[in-house]
Amino acid sequence: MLEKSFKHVTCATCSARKNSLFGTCGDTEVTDLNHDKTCNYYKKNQPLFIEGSFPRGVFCLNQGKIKVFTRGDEGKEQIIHIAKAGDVIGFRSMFSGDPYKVSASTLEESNICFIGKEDFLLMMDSNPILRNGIIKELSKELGERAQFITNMAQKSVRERLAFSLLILSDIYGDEEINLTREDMANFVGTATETLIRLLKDFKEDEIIEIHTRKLKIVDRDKLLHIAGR
Amino acid sequence: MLEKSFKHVTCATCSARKNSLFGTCGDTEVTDLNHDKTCNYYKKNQPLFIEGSFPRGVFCLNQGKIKVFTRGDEGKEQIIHIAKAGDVIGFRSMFSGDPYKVSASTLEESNICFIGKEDFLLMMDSNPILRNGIIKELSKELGERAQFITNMAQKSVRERLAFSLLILSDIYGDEEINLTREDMANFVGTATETLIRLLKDFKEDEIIEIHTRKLKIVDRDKLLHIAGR
DNA sequence: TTTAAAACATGACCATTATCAGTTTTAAGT
DNA sequence: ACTTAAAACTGATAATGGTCATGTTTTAAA
Repeated sequence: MLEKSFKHVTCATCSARKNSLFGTCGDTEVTDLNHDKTCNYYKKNQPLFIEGSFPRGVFCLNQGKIKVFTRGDEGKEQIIHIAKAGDVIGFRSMFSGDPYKVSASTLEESNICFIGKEDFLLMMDSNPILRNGIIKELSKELGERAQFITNMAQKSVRERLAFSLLILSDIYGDEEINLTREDMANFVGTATETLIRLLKDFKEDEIIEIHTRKLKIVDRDKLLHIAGR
Repeated sequence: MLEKSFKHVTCATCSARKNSLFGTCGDTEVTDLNHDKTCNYYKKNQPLFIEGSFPRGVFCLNQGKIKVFTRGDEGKEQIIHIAKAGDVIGFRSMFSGDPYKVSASTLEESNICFIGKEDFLLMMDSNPILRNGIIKELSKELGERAQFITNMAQKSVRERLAFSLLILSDIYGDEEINLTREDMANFVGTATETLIRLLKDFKEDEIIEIHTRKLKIVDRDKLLHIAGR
């Protein structure tokens, strides 16, 4: 359980902010940001926003993990991105003017700050560094998604799983990877059964360790080899 | 063959510009743009830029078609996007600071203008409308790619082909779709042989007509039905 | 603590789709 | 017009990976 004290975060001392888009903000801006934002505790599997609705602001993740996903025609989720502390979520649609093309919900209990659309856009107008940071972030993600598409189109499920595990290990850092098999399958882009079988293979090949729900990578080189080809 | 007169384009009278990112530019800016840009004729299958290199500016497509693609581990292309007249290409990497994550080359003979990095960034700094247009464009593409990923992960090749043909029909407008089987396969994300077999099916079901290399959609509704599910 | 519901796991089966090995057609250049 | 290479096409084969059916374990709630 997260501490109650986490329920209110001060931007000036927020360690997640330092590596975030707001990391470059000056003192006065941080004060403004702190004033504008609201702070909320989310439990596991709570939605932040849903595909098709219109954005009212952006979410800044202080602690926890969020999945960003779309639903295919049969309702199956495809996870596009998993956000961690410091990530800012949901600004894309605010710029395009379209409704959200993706949904987002928490994967674990999380502390998430919210900055209203007007406040955020105002900050962006007046702060070229922030603005450039956002343009850079959009551009970077666009490049990553080109590779994501190519992986989906050309790699086998086994290769994609290896690749996905490496990404997940970056996201989870020191923590063990903690996802349901279904979420992991929806990230890799495969059926849950297939994912389970492949995880078993990886376990037998001593590439990963599984402790009930938690997963640890023990042989990163083998994963690189399988993913890369 | 394109007319020689196409080899030099004047921005003020460029019909492709009107629907492009530069469509909102005022008279003085169009004059500047015209001054800054150079204009080039490209024949079929000429590269504009290659994955891994660093961008020197942006390309504005006056006439023709361009494929934007990445290469998978075995060198097979995955086409991410096909650009048509009016599209501006290659600005993503200029913002992210990374080398190009994608390559681009012409699919047919084309007239393409080029605007140097410095000139382009200067325009962006001084023109908030252009800047917002770019942010909007980046955001829009990011949303589209989320759907692209989901399609790749969840749809069958047959469904993806139907979906791709609808996209291609938007890109080619009145013209007949004119792509090699290999390029089309690399757009759909499948093997060339599989694509050929499916095209044959679609032809037998009177969904498309094939005139040697050119392809025409005759039953858009059926395609929508197959693509959508 | 018990109970119900998720989540996890495994087996059997089969459709889709990739691969390989060829032939035929089309396009491009001399 | 002729030659050659590239592109298009066809068939056979195999395997990857999805689906369905069913059983087990874990988790969460009463």
